[in-house]
Formats: sequence, C-alpha cells, structure tokens
Amino acid sequence: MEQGGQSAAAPAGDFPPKKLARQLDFTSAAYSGNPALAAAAAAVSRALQTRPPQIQPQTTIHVQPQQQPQPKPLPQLQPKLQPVAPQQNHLPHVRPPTLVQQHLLSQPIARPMPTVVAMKPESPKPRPRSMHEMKDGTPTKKKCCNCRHSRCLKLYCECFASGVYCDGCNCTNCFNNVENEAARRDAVDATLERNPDAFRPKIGSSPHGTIRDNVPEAVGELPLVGKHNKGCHCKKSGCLKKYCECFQANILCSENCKCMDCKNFDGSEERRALFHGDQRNTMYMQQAANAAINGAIGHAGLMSPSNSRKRKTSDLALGQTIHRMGPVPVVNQQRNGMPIPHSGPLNHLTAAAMIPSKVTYRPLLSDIVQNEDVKELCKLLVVVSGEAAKAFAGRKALEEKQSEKEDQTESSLASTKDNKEEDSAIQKPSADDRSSGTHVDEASGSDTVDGQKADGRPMSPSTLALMCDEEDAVFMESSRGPTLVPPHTSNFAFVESMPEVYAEQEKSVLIEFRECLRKLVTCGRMKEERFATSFRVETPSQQDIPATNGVIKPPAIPSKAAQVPPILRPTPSNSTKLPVVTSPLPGHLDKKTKD
DNA sequence: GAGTTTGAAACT
DNA sequence: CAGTTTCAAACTC
Ligand SMILES: [Zn+2]
Ligand SMILES: [Zn+2]
Ligand SMILES: [Zn+2]
Ligand SMILES: [Zn+2]
Ligand SMILES: [Zn+2]
Ligand SMILES: [Zn+2]
Repeated sequence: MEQGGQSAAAPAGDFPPKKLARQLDFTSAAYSGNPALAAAAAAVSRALQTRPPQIQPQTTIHVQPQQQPQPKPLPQLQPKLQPVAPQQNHLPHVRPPTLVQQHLLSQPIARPMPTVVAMKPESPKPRPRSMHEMKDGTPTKKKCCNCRHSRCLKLYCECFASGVYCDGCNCTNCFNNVENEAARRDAVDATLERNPDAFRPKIGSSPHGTIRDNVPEAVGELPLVGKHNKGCHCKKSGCLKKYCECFQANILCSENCKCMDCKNFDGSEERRALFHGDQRNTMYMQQAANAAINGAIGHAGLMSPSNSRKRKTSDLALGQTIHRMGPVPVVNQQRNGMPIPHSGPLNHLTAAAMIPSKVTYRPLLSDIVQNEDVKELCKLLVVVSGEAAKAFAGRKALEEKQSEKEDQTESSLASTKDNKEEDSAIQKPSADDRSSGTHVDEASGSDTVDGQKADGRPMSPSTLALMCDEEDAVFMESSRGPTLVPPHTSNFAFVESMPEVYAEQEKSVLIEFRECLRKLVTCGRMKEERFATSFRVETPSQQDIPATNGVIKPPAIPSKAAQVPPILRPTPSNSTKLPVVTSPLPGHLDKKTKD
C-alpha cells in the first residue's frame, strides 16, 4: 500500500523494504544434521516471508458492481445523504476509490475510509484529524490532484472521479468541496449524462471468474485478474507504463483494449522482463520498460534507446509498421524456439506484486513469493536433490560394496561434486543472479545432451525443469546463439535410461517442493486470517515500526489492515484465494512419497 | 522543479 | 461515431 503512496514524484516502485514478520520454518526435522540443507532451507524460509503483510487489493477486488444486474444506483436518489468530507489518510493507502466502485456518487466519500459512508451516510463526518506526518518519517504527502483548469469538476480530476472531495489537494479553483456542493452536483449530473458508468469501477472482475475446484493450476493463475471494461487505447506506451490504465491497474490488456503494439499480455517477454527487474531496482525496471517499448528486447534491438525519443517524426516518415491492435497472445516460446515446458506457477506468483499504482488488485500470495524466493527454492531443491543422490549412493554402496564398481564410482563422484557446487552456490548469493543462470545455460546448452553437465554433474529431469525457469529469467543472455539443444530431446533420453538415482532425486525434490507449497499455503492462510481478524480488532495505536531491516515484527496486526473499509472487507468466501489448501499437490505424488 | 509525453475525457 | 482539443498525470531530464 505504501504504493499508492501519494508520494510525490516517486516514479514507479517505491517499496519500503519492510522486513518480514513471522517466520515459517522450513528448518524442520528433515534437515537435521545437514548443514547444507538447513542453510538452504533457512534461506528459502526467510525469503518466503520477507514480504510484509501488505494489505489491499484483495479487499477491493471482490467488488463487482457491474457484474450484478443490480439497477444502477442513481446517485441523486438519495438527496438526504450528505457528502462526507474527505479525510486524509494516515496511511499511504491506495488511492482508494479511483477504480473501485462507489455506489454513492453524489456524495463523495471520505478518502481513506468510505467506511463511514457505509455506516452512517447521513452524517458527514467532519473528518477526524488524522494525519500529520507519520512519525516514521513518511512525509505523507497530501498530494492528491493538481488540477488547474477543470475546477475539479471533470473526470480529469482524480478526486472527482473517485467521488471524493478534494482535501489537501494542490488544485486551484477547486469546486470539488462542500462549499460548492451545488456546482459539484451539477457536474456529477453532467458527467453521468455523458456516461452513466462514469463513476463505476473501470475494472471488472476476473474473466476467469469462478475458481471453483482445487485445480492446482489455479494457484499460479495469471498474475493479473480483472479487466478494463472499456479497455485502453494506448499507442505509444506499449501498455507498459502507467499511462496505460490497464497497466496502472495492474491488469493485463484484454480484448476490450484497442491498444497498439501492446506488450501487456500474458506471455509478453517485454512485460516479463519488466517484472523480472525485481522491484528493488526501479531504474532497472524502467529501463526494461523502455527497452521493451522500443523493441530492444522483443525484437532484435535494432533501435538504440536514443532513437526512441526523436522517433516521433521519423516514425511518420518511415513508420510503415503495421501496428497490431490489441493484445496479441503469443505462443509461449523461447528465443531458441523451444516451447517452454511449463512456466511454473511460481513464476506467476511473483508477477502481480510490483506495481505501486493507485489501485491494485492482487492475489493474496502475490506479496509473499518473489523472484528471489523462487531462486532460493531452486537452490534448496538442488541441494535436496544432491543430498538424495548422495544418500542413495551411500546406501547402494553399503548394500553391494563388493560387486559393482562402475556404477558406484560414477554416482559417488557425481554426488560429491554436486554437493560441493551446491555449497558454493549457497554461500555466494551475491553472484547468484547471473551465476546460476549461466550455469544452467551451460548445463543445458553447451555440449550436454544427456543432462550431464560439462563438468560431469548429472541433472535430474526435475532439476532441469526447475532450472528451465531460471534460465528463462536470464533474459539478457542475448549472446547465446540458437544452438541450444531442445530440452525435450535430452529429457527424453533421460527418462529412457534414468537410473534409480534420478528417481530418488526426483522424489526428494518433489517432496521438498510439496513442503514448500504447503508452507506457502499456510502463509497465505495466515495472512488471510490476519486480514479477517484485523477488522474486528481495532488497533488504535498504530505503531509503524520502520522495520529497519531486522526481523522485528511481531505477529501484530498490520496497522493498515484496520484501515480497510469494511465494505471492502474480504468476503468470507476467502477460500477462493487458496483453492488448493487441502491438497497442494496432485495425488500422483503420493504414490510413492511416503515414509 | 521545469519540460515533455501520454492517453483519457471533453468537445465539436 | 470520428477527429480534435483539453487536461492532468506519468515520465524524463
Ligand atoms: Zn482535482
Ligand atoms: Zn483533489
Ligand atoms: Zn480540487
Ligand atoms: Zn494500454
Ligand atoms: Zn489495455
Ligand atoms: Zn494494451
């Protein structure tokens, strides 16, 4: 939420790097006696909970005004209702209502807490003095609109559009206030006349709609749900900037959009690149966006960034490009033309989280799993895999120490090497980004066709699968030619003669992964729970611990939770968020994984 | 902070 | 409805 952060000029992505709160321990029994495992597990554990309990979107998402055949609420129908003076939010709450529906248009609602409206519409609250500066230094910029020529009586004005009075805005000649209620009302009427839906939310609920079953896939679902009712009409932003309403709302462009050269669709590499920037580095992301927009990534990068700007003119001159209209869903495929085996759900989990736009809709777990976490997870799994191999080798050695020699030597050798590598990988997180990526690259790309790494390290199919995603992450690996060996080939050969070791490894990896998923689910549940409870428990004194970087953070209820308007409260039908709670993994896993 | 770019909203 | 203008935010420098 800080995101909404009216924070002044901060361009996208000001994320107070809050440190997490509670820890899910991955360090359970399993790792006892194994430092490597424990370490990796800890890392993952840490990573998984790094995300602050951000509240927000879920709350708003359940609103689906237009879906309902409900008669449109004529604002003027309730003459008695008085507008509530907008109050300043203490917290950098998301720009509340912009895209959120408001049933009571005619009366602006209090900015932060439409709550009041919901409860006592007739009594305009004088708006409790709420904000000054947050003690934690957050200036809480009271920045709202800066209108100058619209008198804040047109939809140009965000305040007006949101159905709130201006308060603390920088607008000039503002009529969007109690004093000018009459004028404001007229304006509302006029606006409605122009467009009856003017004050209704622009973002409809997910097209995917009913998420009934515990379909595992549902979890990782598209990062973004909902769609813009009218769609955007972007021409030059590639829908990857906040100029685009879709992007701003953190949703994908839909068939409603009439944008040109849209890059805001699922599977868009440009978009993915953007997200891979990993919120910590704003610059990076912006660059990614720019690059994406001018085709540096998507195409051959023919155009240098410097060109992009002057393009305006030249574009007309030689811009014979046939612009695609609307989002073009692209078949998943790698640069080298190989179909991505499966872009795991984990990848998607991370995507929705970044945009600090005014109103965002994101799934419960969106803040929990991040790119880093995925990497950590991969590391962990690799370690687990190695461990399994080692164990297997050891066991086998014991069983038949005298008979075989070739097999034994091979596997043991492999395992040792494996281990060594894992360790170093874990201890060198700094370079992990690239190193792991390149590693993988080598592994699958160079001269290895059988899943055997150049240096002799064997990779199980599961590992390969896992690594595939990571490889994908290293999008800048441009230099690498199309020489990559199609994975299926190697995988296939693999399966054919897959030694028992691999089975063992796979088993371990899957088990571990399942564990992680469970933790994740638990995490989500807790978050959800906190959510629900936080509405009952009013925490008057919100002490925002800046959370330097330590793991301070008691299980306390996030102060912000209290701010979420009841009407937006997450519906009890919470279950939709985590469909898979009960059976995180498909049964086939269980077939052998018992011990 | 000033200046530019952008696409929705308003207008014709 | 399409084309143009107006507007304030997003973005850049
Ligand atoms: Zn305004
Ligand atoms: Zn305002
Ligand atoms: Zn105003
Ligand atoms: Zn767009
Ligand atoms: Zn769009
Ligand atoms: Zn688009």
